[in-house]
This record gives sequence, C-alpha cells and structure tokens, in this order.
Amino acid sequence: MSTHGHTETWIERAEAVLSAAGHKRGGARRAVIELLDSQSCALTAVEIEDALRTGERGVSRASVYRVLDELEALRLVQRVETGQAMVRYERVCEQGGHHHHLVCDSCGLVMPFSDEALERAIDKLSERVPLRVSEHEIVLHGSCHDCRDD
Amino acid sequence: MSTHGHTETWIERAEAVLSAAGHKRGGARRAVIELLDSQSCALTAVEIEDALRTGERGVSRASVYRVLDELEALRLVQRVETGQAMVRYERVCEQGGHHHHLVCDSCGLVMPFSDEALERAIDKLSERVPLRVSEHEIVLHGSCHDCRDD
DNA sequence: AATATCACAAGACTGAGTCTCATTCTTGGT
DNA sequence: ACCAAGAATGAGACTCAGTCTTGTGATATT
Repeated sequence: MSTHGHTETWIERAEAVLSAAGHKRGGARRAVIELLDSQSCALTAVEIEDALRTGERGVSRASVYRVLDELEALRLVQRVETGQAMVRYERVCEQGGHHHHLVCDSCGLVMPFSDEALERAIDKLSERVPLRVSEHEIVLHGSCHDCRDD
Repeated sequence: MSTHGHTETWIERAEAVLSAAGHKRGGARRAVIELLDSQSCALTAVEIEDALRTGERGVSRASVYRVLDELEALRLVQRVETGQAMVRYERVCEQGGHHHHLVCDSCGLVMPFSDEALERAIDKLSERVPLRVSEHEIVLHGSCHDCRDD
C-alpha cells in the first residue's frame, strides 16, 4: 500500500468524514461505529441498543438514533427496509460492496446478494424515469431453504 | 365478452376469493374494499381509516388492519414498503398491473412505474438465488421534478 | 483554565400497529 | 321466517419503536 493510496478501513473513513463535517468525537458515537464495523449484516436500532447495553459501553436510545441519522446523512451507513417492522442499518463499503437483500418471510433470515444484470437494468431505468434516482435497495421476499413449505 | 371469460372487476374477484376462503360478508370489509378499489395508488392504514371516518361508513382501526391482513393473505392487496414509516397497501390487479414505485424522499410523493428489462433481470436472478422468490416490490428513492435541490 | 458548543443520558412522550372481549351481523338449517 | 353457531365488528386498552426535551458532561479553542 502506498502512502496516500492505502486501503482505509470503514472506521477510519467514518472518523474522517465525521470530522470533516464538523463533528466532535464522543464515546456513544464511537461505540455505535465500532459495533457497526464489526457486523457483516444489517442491524436494527434496537439490536444495536441491546448489544451495546450488554457490552462494554451502554449507549442511550436517543444517541443510537441520532448517530444512525448522522451516519446515514453522510452516506456512511445505509438503511435496509426489510418489511419486518423495524428498519435495519449497515455500514456502506466503498469498493464493490454494493449489494441487496433477500428476506425469508417465514423465519426472518436476511441474506445479501448482488447481481450485475440487475444493476444495469436499474442504471438504464434511472434515465427514463421522472425522478433523479439517488439510491436503490432491492429487497426480494420468499422462503429460504429451511422454510420450503408454504 | 363471453359468459365465462368476461373481465371481472377487482371488487368482484375480491368478493369471490373471500367467499371461497370461507369468509362471511360484512360492512367494514366492504367499505375498505370499495375504498381500495377506487384508488389508483397505495394508501397507508391510517389514510384508509381517516378516509372512511370522513366518508359514509366509519370503520374501526382494528377492522382496517384486520381486513388488510386478510386481503394480503389472499393476495388481493399488496404491501408497498416505501421507507416512509408507514406501510402502504394497494390492490393487486391480475392483468399486467405489475408495477413498482418511485419515492421522492423530499416531499414523499409516490409514483408507480414499470420496466420490462427490470422484470427480466429479476426473473433470471430468481433462479440463481438461495431463496424461492415469492414477490418483489422495487422501490427507488430520489428527488422528483419539484424537489431538485439537494 | 475559561468558555462556548457539541455530545450525551434519562426518561417523558407520540403514534402506528396489536390484542381483547363484548356486541352485532351473516348464514345455513329448521 | 326463526334460531343458533360462528364470523365480523367496534371500542379502547396496550405495546413498543422512534422522537423530543432537558439537564449534565465532554471537547476544542482561546
């Protein structure tokens, strides 16, 4: 890795972006960021609150939501609407991390997937549609291997 | 139109499916069905409750949710997750009515759209994915013509 | 170190959605 | 028509994710 082209971790990028946006540092935000960084899949706000309370550093509910809002506004985290009552959040990785989600309606399992053809279809579509498309998060519903019984 | 091949309205189909599923008739359900039939785009449960209270036939909150659940289970209505805090519902039309939604994150406008290439991409995708895909509802976010300022 | 400002915690509050249960309506059988 | 069984409904209590308020503590700048 060269000096200025090195691969930055998500935490490092998050700290840099937050600082550039004029935010001071704080323990609650740090705790939320570290938890999000340690997870590979999307968490709900309540899951985050519970995990932190059980863990080393409790963080109040208001702080969890505030931090998630800040991170979302800076495109550091992304909402995932799984249709499961609670919104989920996951960190946004820059390089090739673009993926969508499969949700099993029976057991609630959430799985990531990605597909080139789908991306192309959406890119083209975006040009024809009366909306400047900013983000897309596709969620497909169905039943997973263990729930093939409906 | 022939005698048995005639085009059935959504209301007629709904009544038939409900009856076949062993449901008796009732005023609340009828009112919800008529409202959904009169709408071209998706409504939230609260919008439905309000519209009915203001209209001819008030329907209690419990009934609105109960009826929507029943209709969804029978695939007569479809949920639309717009990421706007409240789930929306719209009737499911059989012939070619398959469409998705654009949501303006600034003003909350919800617009329908459909796209053949997108459908094809999803159909192909469904075969490669570890999930028996039952439904898909794509929601694209962005800003509409009137909100081009972010 | 003083100060101004941001970050935070605690908990009251809001409101969408659920649950319960008593009452009313439908419908099939008589 | 009448009646009984069971479905449909209404009213409101209840749950709980998410918001808002306020007082306190942390942080950076001078």
